[in-house]
Amino acid sequence: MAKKQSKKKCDTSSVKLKADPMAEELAKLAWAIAHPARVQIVRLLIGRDACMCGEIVDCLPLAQSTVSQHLKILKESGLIQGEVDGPKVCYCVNPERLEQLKQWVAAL
Amino acid sequence: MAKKQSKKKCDTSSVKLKADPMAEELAKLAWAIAHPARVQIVRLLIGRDACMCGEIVDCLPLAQSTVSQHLKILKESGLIQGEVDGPKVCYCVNPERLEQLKQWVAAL
DNA sequence: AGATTCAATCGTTGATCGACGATATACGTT
DNA sequence: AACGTATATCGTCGATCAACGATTGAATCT
Repeated sequence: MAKKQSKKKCDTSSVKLKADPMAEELAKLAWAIAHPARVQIVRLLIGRDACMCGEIVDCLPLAQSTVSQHLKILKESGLIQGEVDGPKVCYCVNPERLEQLKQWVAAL
Repeated sequence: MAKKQSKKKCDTSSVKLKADPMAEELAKLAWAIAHPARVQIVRLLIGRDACMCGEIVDCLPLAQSTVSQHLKILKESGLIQGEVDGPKVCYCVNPERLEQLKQWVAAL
């Protein structure tokens, strides 16, 4: 016997990996760049240091609303941040967060 | 004028970022670890060097079929590989592919 | 051969993504 | 105040994810 235990839940005992905050954070950051368009946006911002939303839209073969959605996802991950500049919004990478991603991946 | 051009497609000219193979590859790898369970699996395999599927299931609070799905995704990304060993399957990380991920992220 | 064990696959369900057009909002400019 | 430009948000649609239980497939052990 000994192995009945239908998986009711994670019992957190012994070996079982439970909710690992680091795993969740890394997954979140990885998720942010888990789409080609978002990778390109991030690289674009890194290369330019800062960029208007409109320029990003012009650089991608996607509708403005779609790009806006990707920017939102990137913002939620903390990888980029945007500050309002009059009627426009200027986006730039968040260096600390990017560094965090790099370190976590490197530490794999 | 100059800005009519309803987004028909990516015209690839001038600035436009077109299908960037590197972006797609990185997105694919990032996608593989864009879920906490998969991050944990990868770390588990790195730590252990090799691991039976059953052990992985025991380490996660997920059903066997769910874990199997995650393993499939990881396998498809190339991050891990599994070889059949009798009735069991032994999984391990693919060092080259992991290195590739690390380098691409580091190169961001 | 039959039974058991381990893992993959199937089929389902609810949730989320990715894309778009259309609409709304915010800010300058005239 | 009215207009135009620049972003964000809404609503929709099809596709995919994540999870599960149930079933199948393969290989070992009686």
